[in-house]
Amino acid sequence: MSPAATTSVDDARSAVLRTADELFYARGIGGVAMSDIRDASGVSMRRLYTLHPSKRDLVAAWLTDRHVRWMAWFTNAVERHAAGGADPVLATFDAIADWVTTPGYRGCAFINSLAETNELDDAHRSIIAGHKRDLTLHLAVLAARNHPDAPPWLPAALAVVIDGAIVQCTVFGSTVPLDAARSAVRHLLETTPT
Amino acid sequence: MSPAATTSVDDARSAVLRTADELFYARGIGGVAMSDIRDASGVSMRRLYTLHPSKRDLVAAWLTDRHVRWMAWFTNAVERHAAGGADPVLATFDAIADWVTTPGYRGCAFINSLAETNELDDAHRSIIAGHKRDLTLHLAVLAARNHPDAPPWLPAALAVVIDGAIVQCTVFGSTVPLDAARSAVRHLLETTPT
DNA sequence: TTGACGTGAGAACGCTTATTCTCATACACT
DNA sequence: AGTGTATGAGAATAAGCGTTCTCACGTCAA
Repeated sequence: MSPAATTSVDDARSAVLRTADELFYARGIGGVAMSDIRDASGVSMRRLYTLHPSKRDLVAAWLTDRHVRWMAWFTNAVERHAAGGADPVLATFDAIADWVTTPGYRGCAFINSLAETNELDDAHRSIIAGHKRDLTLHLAVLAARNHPDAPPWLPAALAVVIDGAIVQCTVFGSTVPLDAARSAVRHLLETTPT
Repeated sequence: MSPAATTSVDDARSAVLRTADELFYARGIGGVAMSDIRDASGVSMRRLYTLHPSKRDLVAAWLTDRHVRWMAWFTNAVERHAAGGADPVLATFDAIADWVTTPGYRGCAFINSLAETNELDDAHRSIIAGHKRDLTLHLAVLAARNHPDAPPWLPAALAVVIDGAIVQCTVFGSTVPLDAARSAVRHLLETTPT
């Protein structure tokens, strides 16, 4: 019953997603052709379209996959930076610092994709909003756990500051905006009810 | 010596820039064809390419033009909101609030364009960085004038917060992030040396 | 072995687009 | 009026791309 495939469906699926992540992130959605994904992943056109019936579907699958992987990486990196007893809320900036200094860093894939998404791509738009919603939720958990008496606007403000730092570090190719953001948040936490 | 033109060169130039602004902002660079600009501006293909020898040139001209117009609008809006005696630094958030609630708001054209710009478009990249640099500079002037003893990281932090709010208001289609950002900055200004 | 079928490789199709080219026309100057 | 030149309108060109199709091949069941 199982089809005779030179590579298994799961292998092909993960190869496509891995390639999509590399190419879409590095060049943007519009800068990558389906044939590029075929060439870089080794998955044939036929199977590519069997797995993802359109480029739009592939992009949606990529965004969904990247969301879970990025959130896993982020929560893990924050925990690691907070392991020595540092404030986990401030540790988020250390995690982001690791990211923006990575070679090939090109900003937030979700923000970038939103810029390429026109009003018709509701599926993409909701995945992107879901990513930012989940990030804000995670920040709210960190804040509630470590600064239970902080003002109610703190999580949303943290999300704003983090996104702004991600964007500005991309624009300027520098960590100066991130350092300023961290200083501001440290000041915020120090002058706020704990 | 002057050529026989049905419309003057200046009229054509400004019609092209106005149309480019409408279309590029609404649909993104990749979503607009040169023929779309011809159709919407009424400027012929020949003249379009005489004014701007390539789409890349047109995009650069658009970004440059939008930069001066946006900065003029922003400084003016901040002054207007600060006219009643409000803190000009906080008034920047009122100006941004006016903007993000405008129908057709689609985020920051420069951030969006950067997402569509690959590593080869150095001209675009430097215009975009120049825009953010000038914005940060203006914020630094506002801060120095009204909060001379504020910490040195304040202008960069303000720029981060403003960009983050612009992005998040785009993602969520809501002003909640902007309100949280304003609250955070108000708190910052109140707990910082003036 | 045979036949049915799923697959890979990549060509083909149809469409979009950046850019250039053609040609008829209208104005400037004599 | 006549001529040259710049222009507008839009067709032509050439390339890229999303998607589908062809065809030869290898695999599995009988």
